[in-house]
Amino acid sequence: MNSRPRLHDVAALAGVSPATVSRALSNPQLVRADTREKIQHAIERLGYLPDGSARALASGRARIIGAIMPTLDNAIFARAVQGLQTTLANEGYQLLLATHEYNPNAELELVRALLGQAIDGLVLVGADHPQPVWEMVRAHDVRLLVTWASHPTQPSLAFDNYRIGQLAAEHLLRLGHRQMGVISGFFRHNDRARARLAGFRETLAVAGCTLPDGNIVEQPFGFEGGRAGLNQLLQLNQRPTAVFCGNDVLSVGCLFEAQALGLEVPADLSIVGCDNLPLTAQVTPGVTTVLLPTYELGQRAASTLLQWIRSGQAPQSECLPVELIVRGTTAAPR
Amino acid sequence: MNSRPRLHDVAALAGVSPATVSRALSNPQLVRADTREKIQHAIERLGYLPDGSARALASGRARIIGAIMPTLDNAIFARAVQGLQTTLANEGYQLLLATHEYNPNAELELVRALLGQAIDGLVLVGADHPQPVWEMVRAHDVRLLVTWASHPTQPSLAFDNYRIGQLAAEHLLRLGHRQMGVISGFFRHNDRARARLAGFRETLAVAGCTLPDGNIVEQPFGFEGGRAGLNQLLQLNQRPTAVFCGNDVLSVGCLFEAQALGLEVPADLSIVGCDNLPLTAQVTPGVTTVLLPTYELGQRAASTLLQWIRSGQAPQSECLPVELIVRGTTAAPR
DNA sequence: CTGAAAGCGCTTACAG
DNA sequence: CTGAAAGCGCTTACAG
Repeated sequence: MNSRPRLHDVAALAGVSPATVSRALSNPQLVRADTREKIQHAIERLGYLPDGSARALASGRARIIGAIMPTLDNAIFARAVQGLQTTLANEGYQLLLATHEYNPNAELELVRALLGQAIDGLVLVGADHPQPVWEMVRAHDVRLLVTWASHPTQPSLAFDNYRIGQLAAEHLLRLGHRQMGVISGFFRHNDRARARLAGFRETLAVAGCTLPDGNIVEQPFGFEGGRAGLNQLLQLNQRPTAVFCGNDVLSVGCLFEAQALGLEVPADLSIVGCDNLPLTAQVTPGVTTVLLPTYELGQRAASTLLQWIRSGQAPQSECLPVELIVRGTTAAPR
Repeated sequence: MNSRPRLHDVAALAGVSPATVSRALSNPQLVRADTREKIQHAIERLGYLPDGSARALASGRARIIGAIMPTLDNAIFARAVQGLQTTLANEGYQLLLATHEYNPNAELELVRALLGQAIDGLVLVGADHPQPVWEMVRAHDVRLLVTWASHPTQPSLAFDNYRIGQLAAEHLLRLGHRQMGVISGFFRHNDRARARLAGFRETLAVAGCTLPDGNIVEQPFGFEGGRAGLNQLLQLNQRPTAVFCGNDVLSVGCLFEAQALGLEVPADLSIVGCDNLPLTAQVTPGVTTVLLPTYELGQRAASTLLQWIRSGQAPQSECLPVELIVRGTTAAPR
């Protein structure tokens, strides 16, 4: 009905040209203070808000960043999204968000869809993506920031996933464990999970402790996955005395199942998780885990992309520090 | 560097006019099949993807829906976002997402920011928003869908929050409880929390059971809030035998604290929550709660908005059913 | 410091 | 069924 006011309405009311209003909005220092004031008045008077698509089309900047996450069901990604969005909003940018639930085809479709929308940058999780993703990104010359894992050539903001496995292994070796198991999400299409396992396994190997394939179980992320994973490990001839879980939803599920089975934690079983979910500090006993600063990763991703956009210079890749948080499961094996 | 191909490049390669390519993309049935095929070829050959902002500007449709949620820290909102985004993506729409962490000024700024981006519709949680929000929405003639709570005039997709409190009260009364407490998030700027309390309190009143103001405590959402809330309630002269928590993060926190204090649940204390977080089924004993179909709400919100956009007809408001899930805390008071 | 004008890349009546 | 042309609402060299 009442169509919203346009730039030229503001210009008319302020008695200046549209060009000047436009400058007052995007490059205020180019406009005399008193002119700016008249314009500001008119803008408030009319409740003017610039049209995003016109702006984007004319300037080549949409002021939108796209992000494709695996899921929001894990609080860890939700936190990263919040860090990303909050930082972007502070700089006048908005976040176009989608999730693919660990389905690479869905991810590919989403990349295509987001590139169809005008975005100034794209955040992806992991370095493990279908080939067409890389091709489209190159062809459309979009600024792509890989997060969570590092990438040899693409700018990335990573956690050292190998180190995560290493920290878990070192901790459990230090406690005297020699029989261990791993419960992980699916390795396929998940470079983070693979790197964590490698770090865990190779650190054990260096200590002369081998981790047989049978001691590694894959489960869907979720409490039930942790529960089912533990039950699988308990079938082994040599029951593990310690379990490393690929994330904290699995580790807490594993803990719940251990308790349901009447196992004493940590006396019968030590559990190490990853992510430092708030829940790991609430359960009894607490779960030892590796803290990933995901909110910070989101913030850094935002500022890195914004600087890339502004400077035109591709940023350096970085790796954020992770930290072992010891809680509860600190006993030696019986 | 290599600027992406444009509509006219496709047209040239296919040997047709830009107008025809445009039609083949947005209104295929207006274009002859063989022409369409030539165009399709050219599109794939060039890897053409329409420019979102140009499309939006020319057509008046951005194919973007904005959503402003309180937070993603609560899985309940994360679920709703996923339902929303997935359904939108299936229809070629994308989601512009922001969160305000229960800060009404932040929310207002975000509404302004999203209206500045071209969006075809806006999803808000609750009916309780700063006045300028309503004014801007009206002035910019944007399709606003209120969710989670109902609104007298604006199209809304609600849960019956009053009924949630009522279900909790009926359940606890049925078990024989007469001394009850409430742990809620802050009531200010949260119509859902107020309605749940009202439903709880008034249902008790009808049964001749009054809930003194002192038995109602406000806490920040989070496990710690649930813990602190229980400790507050335990200070009362008349200790409550049952607690209704405004959501499941509070209810699980309350359960953890009760157990840490050596209270037997449910013998010493019954707990009813709200949301049906997966965690409530994992803890021992399980937490009785009220299931809100939030993923479904997200899906419905998406399809409702899309239909509104397509038909031009404002949709009917609706209320999604909620359901009591009884778990664990089913004992009568000692 | 400000304005007139061209242009961003599409869509969509209007003709034919 | 297809094309030529105008227009969506901004931004930004280019003049002055």
